[in-house]
Amino acid sequence: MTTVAQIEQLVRARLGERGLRYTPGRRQVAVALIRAGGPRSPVELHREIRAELPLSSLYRSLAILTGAGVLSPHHGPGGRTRFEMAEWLIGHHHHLVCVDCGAVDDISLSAEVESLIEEAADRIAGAGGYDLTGHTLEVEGRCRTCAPAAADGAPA
Amino acid sequence: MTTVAQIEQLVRARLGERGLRYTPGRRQVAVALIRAGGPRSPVELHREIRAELPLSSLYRSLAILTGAGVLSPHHGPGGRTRFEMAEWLIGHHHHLVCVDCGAVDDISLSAEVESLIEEAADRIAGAGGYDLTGHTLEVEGRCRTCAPAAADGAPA
DNA sequence: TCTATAATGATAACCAATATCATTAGGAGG
DNA sequence: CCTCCTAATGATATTGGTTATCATTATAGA
Repeated sequence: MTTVAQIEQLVRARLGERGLRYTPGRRQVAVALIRAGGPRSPVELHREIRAELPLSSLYRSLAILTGAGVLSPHHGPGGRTRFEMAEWLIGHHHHLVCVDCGAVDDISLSAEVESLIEEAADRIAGAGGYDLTGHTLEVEGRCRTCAPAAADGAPA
Repeated sequence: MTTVAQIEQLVRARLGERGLRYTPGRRQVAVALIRAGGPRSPVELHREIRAELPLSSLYRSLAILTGAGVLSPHHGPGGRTRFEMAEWLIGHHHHLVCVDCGAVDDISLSAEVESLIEEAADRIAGAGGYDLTGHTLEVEGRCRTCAPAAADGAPA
C-alpha cells in the first residue's frame, strides 16, 4: 500500500520537473485530497483545511496541480468542480455519484469487468477518432441524504 | 426504430401529466435534442435553433424539461451543463467525452459488457446505501480538434 | 548576499445559470 | 364567444463559482 509520504514525493518530483514548488499551501491541498475517499470541491477542501488558506490561493493551487497532472477534475451538478488525485498517484477507480448533491465516492470493479471495459473503451475511442486518456464508470443514484427528498423518476 | 414524432408524443404526454404545456419554444428544444447525437449545451442549442428564442426562455425550458424527467443533464468542463433526452425516451447509452472541450458523443456497448456493468452497478449502489438511478461509462479522450493542442499526460 | 522568478493574498472581473416580474397566451367552463 | 385562471414568455437583475489582476512576499540558485 502506498503511503501519503510516498505520494507526496511523487507530487513534489512532478512539480519540480516543471519548475514549480511544493509549497505549504499546495501541500495542504494535496494531503487533504490524498486522505479523501473521493473528489472534493474547493469549498469542501476549504472547510476541511483548518488553516487560513484564502480561497483565491486554494483555487490557484488546484489549477496549478491540475495543470501539472497531479489532480483530475470531476464536474458535478450546480457547476461545481471537484478534484481528486490523478490515477497514476492513487490507482484506477470509478465513482459512485449522487445525482442531486454531487457527492462522490471512489469505488472499484472486479478485474474481470475492468478488463472488459478497458477493451471496449479502446475500441470506442479509436472508432471515434479520439486520443484515449481514460475511462470512468459513473454509478449514479441518490445518497442517503438526498433520497428522502425526491419523488418522481422515469416510468419503465 | 423510434421516430421524432413518437418521442414528441411521449414528451407531450409527460408534460400533460404535470399540467405543463408542450409549447413551440419547448418543442424547438426537444426536437433539436432528439436530432442531436449527444448532449448539447444551452449555447450550442441556441446556435442550432434558428428562431429568436431568448436565452432566458431556453434556460427555463431546459429546467422545466429536466424537472419533468424528459431531459438529463450532463456536467462538463468549464462549468458548462449539456442536456440530452432521458434514456426512457432514446434508450440506454454511454458517452465519449473530450476532456478538453467537453464535446460528447453517444456510444453503445455490447450486451455482454452492458449486463456485467449493470450487475456491478447494482451491487455497488446497494453497498453504498445509494438509491440507484442509472450508470454511465464515460470514455474520456481528446477529440480530433483538441488532441493537437495538448502535450503532457501522466507517466506510466 | 543578491537577484530572478515563483507564490501569495486581496480584490475586481467574468460568466453560466437562476430569480424576478410585468406581460402575453392558452385551456376550461359558462 | 367571452371570461377567468393559470402557465409561459422575455427582458432584466442577481447569484455564485471561478478566474484574472497586481502589488507584495518568499524561495532557489548564482
